[in-house]
Amino acid sequence: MTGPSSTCPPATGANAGARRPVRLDALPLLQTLEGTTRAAVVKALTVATVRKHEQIIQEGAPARTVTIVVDGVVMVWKRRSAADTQITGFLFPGDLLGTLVGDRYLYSARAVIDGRLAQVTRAHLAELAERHPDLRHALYRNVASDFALVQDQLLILGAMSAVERVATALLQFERRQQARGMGQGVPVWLPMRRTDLASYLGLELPTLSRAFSRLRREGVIASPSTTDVTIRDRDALIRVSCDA
Amino acid sequence: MTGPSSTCPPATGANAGARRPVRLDALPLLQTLEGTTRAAVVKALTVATVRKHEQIIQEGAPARTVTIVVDGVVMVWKRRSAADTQITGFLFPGDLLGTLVGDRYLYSARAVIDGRLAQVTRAHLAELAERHPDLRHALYRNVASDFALVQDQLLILGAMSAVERVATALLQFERRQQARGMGQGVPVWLPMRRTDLASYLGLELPTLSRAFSRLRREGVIASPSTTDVTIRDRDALIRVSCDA
DNA sequence: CGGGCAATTGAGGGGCCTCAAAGTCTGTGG
DNA sequence: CCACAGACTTTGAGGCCCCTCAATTGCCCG
Repeated sequence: MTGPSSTCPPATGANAGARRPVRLDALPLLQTLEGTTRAAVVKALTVATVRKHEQIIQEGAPARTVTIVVDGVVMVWKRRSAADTQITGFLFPGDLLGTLVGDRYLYSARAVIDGRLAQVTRAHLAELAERHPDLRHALYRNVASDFALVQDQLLILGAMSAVERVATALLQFERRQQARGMGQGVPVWLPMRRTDLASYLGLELPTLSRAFSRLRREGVIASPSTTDVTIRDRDALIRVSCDA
Repeated sequence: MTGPSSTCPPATGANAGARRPVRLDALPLLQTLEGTTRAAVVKALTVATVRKHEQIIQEGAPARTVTIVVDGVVMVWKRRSAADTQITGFLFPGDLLGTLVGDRYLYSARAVIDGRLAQVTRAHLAELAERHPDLRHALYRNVASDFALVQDQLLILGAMSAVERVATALLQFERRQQARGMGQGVPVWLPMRRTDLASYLGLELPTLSRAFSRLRREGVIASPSTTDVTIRDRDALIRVSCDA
């Protein structure tokens, strides 16, 4: 048990997450920093609240700020053509949005649920990174781990069947959830709409729904609600996610 | 074509490209560096020759060196399961292989054709980056551009049809080719095997072949040889690559 | 309690994969 | 220089999975 009021399932209230006081120095990105560095970064950060579905950044706009998700969930997407987009990722508390290089954002982002963001201008962060080696190492590590995540997504989109994609995604979300300090028995939290999850997995919504139904029918998972999935048989889920 | 083998010392590999003298200071990565920085990096680099199909790095092995492709082409892949892999990228002269963080390689790599690599130990490069701000900026930019490339790949694998994937890939390879200084009329060079290109695009080999045939039949492209593709109607190719 | 949105389920069609064979290219040895 | 072997690519036929369109159900909120 990590405690009664954890960071994850805040009862879908209107501004549930925004009630707790902000603890910026607890952000994972800042954990490896020295005290003085961390203090300087925390001082530079500005907290903003975002409402469900509110757009945060726009693909192609000048990239001026770097954002850290404090509360809530953010989804990221790219344009493919005029009226066709691809969800490329979901960000959870502690994840970074934006980069230090490139003059324009390469993707759009919006809040999946109400939440809070910690923001800093890119110029300011770059200046801090210049002065604090530990900060730039942390930022570099972050980029590298994002890179690894996207590469894993290639494995999903490249040649997996629908159920394999869903199984793999469930395990991925569970792992990231546990990395944020959630216990093993906690259901996997999927606050995004099925449509967006489908796009993320390169599937159509009915196909995604059928894959969920099948896993449920076979007793591998259970769904207490639309946004929560309990893993009943992790071995089976792993087996399903691997045999192509 | 037996060109006069110029004054080139070892010529270990039996490759045409390996005969030209190495010009490390002409590498794109080093172009933005100051003179002293560039000299230090060049001094740290060791040139190695690789033969066609020779493996360069192994997924999961300790990551000790960073590699720059000087001549030739390198392909990168990840394991999905026991006997199933996904090609995640192709590297051309000037591209970087490996990263400064993480203790193990996240992917495997092998040479598509004979070529030459410039290598440096990660520790050495990190030390140089620590001393030279312009170098670490260049490295950071490189990681970011790799990241952008992988994200674009998500658009291809996410929800494109076979011909759309092929058209998009052709335009991508042409763009990267031009970024390396090739003229606009030069055919797109595809030295990799069709099987690997198919995996890269998330297709099976027969499907890829059919897509090529269709574009050829419609006069959009032409194939002087298996490894060369001439774009006869770029507007049509762009049109095909976009309308999902 | 009713309206509207989201998720699930059903039926049908098309695109890609699978298995298989013919065609083409490359490198090698006579 | 040519013939041959091997690998790679192209093309063909059939089946399965996913997409598309559509209707139903479930859920949230007014």
